[in-house]
Amino acid sequence: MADDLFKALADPTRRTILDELAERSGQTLFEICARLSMKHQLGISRQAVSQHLAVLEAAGLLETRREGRYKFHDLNTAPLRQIAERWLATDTSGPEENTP
Amino acid sequence: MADDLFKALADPTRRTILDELAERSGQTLFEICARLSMKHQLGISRQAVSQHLAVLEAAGLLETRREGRYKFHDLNTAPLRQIAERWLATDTSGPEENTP
DNA sequence: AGGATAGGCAAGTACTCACTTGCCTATCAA
DNA sequence: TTGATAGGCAAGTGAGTACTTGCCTATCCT
Repeated sequence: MADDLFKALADPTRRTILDELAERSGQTLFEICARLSMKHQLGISRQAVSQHLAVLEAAGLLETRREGRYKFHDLNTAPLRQIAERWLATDTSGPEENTP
Repeated sequence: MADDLFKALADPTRRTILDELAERSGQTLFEICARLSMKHQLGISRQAVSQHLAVLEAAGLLETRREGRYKFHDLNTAPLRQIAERWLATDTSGPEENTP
């Protein structure tokens, strides 16, 4: 669950893809490939990007919609909100306190 | 830079360590080992935990202070705040927009 | 001093994962 | 229908990494 989210964010290429989708949501695979190559000098194959997109979608950071032969990728930032909260306000429960 | 942070968070054991330190900051290596073994049934060696702590410290999520033969580990949640912000409010700068 | 406790260093192993290569399917334009 | 475009599936490779094992140093207690 959360494991997919953190592992998706662990790769720098995937974070760059999120950057691009944050700037312009709803891009196709080929558009993303072009941007990674142009703006970020990432010499990466189309298949690699496709696999990254699959990981991001499995993490819930991405939603896709198909139209004809195009598949558009939309950013979903909802899963990101719970990340920091996990350790920031952690006075949720006070279990045993054993002083050694 | 941010790479260390995300890679540190990618491992479930390290996230559990952060959970334990959020609940009780300033634990020693052996205390953390005991907690992982007791509360989380993690059959993990002391060296493995030590290496995890080194990764967390390199990511800035941990600060350590030595007192005699004890080394205490304190949680630092500061690096976590910038994570979500990267993609949530990303109207920071509007670069070129090329419609394909 | 001697033993016990707390931690560190370094090499080896096994497994994950990012990426490539090759081929296949589906939609659209001529 | 033919060719071009957009995307998918699957196996193979190489590098990174989580974990172990073995040994070593430093501090405390009696």
